[in-house]
Amino acid sequence: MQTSSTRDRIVAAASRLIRRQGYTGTGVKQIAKEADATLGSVYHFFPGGKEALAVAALEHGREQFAGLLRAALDGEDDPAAAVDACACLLARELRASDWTDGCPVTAAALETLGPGNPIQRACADALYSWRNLIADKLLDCGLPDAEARDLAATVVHTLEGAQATAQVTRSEEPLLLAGRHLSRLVASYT
Amino acid sequence: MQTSSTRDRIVAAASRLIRRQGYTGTGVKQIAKEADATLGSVYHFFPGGKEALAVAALEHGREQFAGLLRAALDGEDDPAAAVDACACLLARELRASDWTDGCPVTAAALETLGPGNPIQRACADALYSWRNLIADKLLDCGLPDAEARDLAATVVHTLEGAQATAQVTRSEEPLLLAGRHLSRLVASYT
DNA sequence: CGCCCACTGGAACGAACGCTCTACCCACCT
DNA sequence: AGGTGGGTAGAGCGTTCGTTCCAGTGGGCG
Repeated sequence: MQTSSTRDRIVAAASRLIRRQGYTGTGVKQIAKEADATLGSVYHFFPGGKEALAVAALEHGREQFAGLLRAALDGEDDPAAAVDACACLLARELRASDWTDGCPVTAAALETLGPGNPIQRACADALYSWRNLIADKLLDCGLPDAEARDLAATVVHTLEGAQATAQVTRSEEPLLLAGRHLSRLVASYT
Repeated sequence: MQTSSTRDRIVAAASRLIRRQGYTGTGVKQIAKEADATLGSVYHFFPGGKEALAVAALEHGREQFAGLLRAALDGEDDPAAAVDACACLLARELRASDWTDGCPVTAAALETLGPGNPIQRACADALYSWRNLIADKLLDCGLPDAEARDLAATVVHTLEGAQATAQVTRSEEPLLLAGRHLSRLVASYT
């Protein structure tokens, strides 16, 4: 039955649960059960305990989300259209998951604040890499260097916030609006 | 010593702690200690338990945050400047609290998803009331009705996302950028 | 005065938490 | 055949969780 390694299943399950319930809201035993693994396996692969597992799970989420963004960006040539495509894709995915699978790091980020926290650092890494993904696309489309990086940051922030609101209100509207407005904003710089 | 009622102190403490640590990350005993109250008092005022207390705390946070937005909006006549003022004020408050006091509902919202959840509903109420606050200001400034409401939604989402990123990266930059871009977006509709 | 009742204080409950520990299985070595 | 070690399995540690319960306490009213 199991096609992937135990370690991979544990990380994937942790990522899925943390995204939906946050860090403190997710128990190690629950992760083990969801991954069809046992507690012994979890602590064998992650001697660092829950925190180390969470960091690995957040890195997993970062790459998964980056893949989604890349897919949306690659389909468009115009920068404004590319940004809108991201919003539309996120809206579709969110609805498909019954509004449960939002940003894989936000929930964990806000409840583990504090300087030097490894979990917070993993979340910051993820946000930074997504911003670079958008920035590279804008640069490829010919936007000025200085503005592309700033714009990319705001694009990520807006998608983040709109996605959270979409989850809470169980509606695609926030993300679709964000796409429209962001694409207008980007177009105003071309 | 105590200048306010026990109930008020409990709600304020709950709001403060939930904002920083999320819902599951905050214990009832911790709330009682922070409020200089006892467990008996907490369950006396909130027979509904932790969940009912959280709903009251989120409503408290909603009003507090609304006051902040009103203060920023009232100081400006131009809609674009008003939106930027919100971002700047949030950045200042966030830095003053050492990046701990962000949005009072986001952290709780994302870890309590699920249809019919009272906590999620309280969060949705808060987002909706903030959106209306912004929308009223934009309408007062003469923006067309249809666009004002949509714009207000995106303003709230972007501030929300930028604030979260600012907390995680411990930097004002995300909020200041958001202010600049939002104000440009609003100006493009006048 | 005696009664009442909103409120306080904290002990105690079962459940769940993160984590440790030992026993065990089995594919692979010499 | 006998050993080796990565991986599995789960009982159980001490702690904390949300909640319940009850014995006070003190100001207002008859």
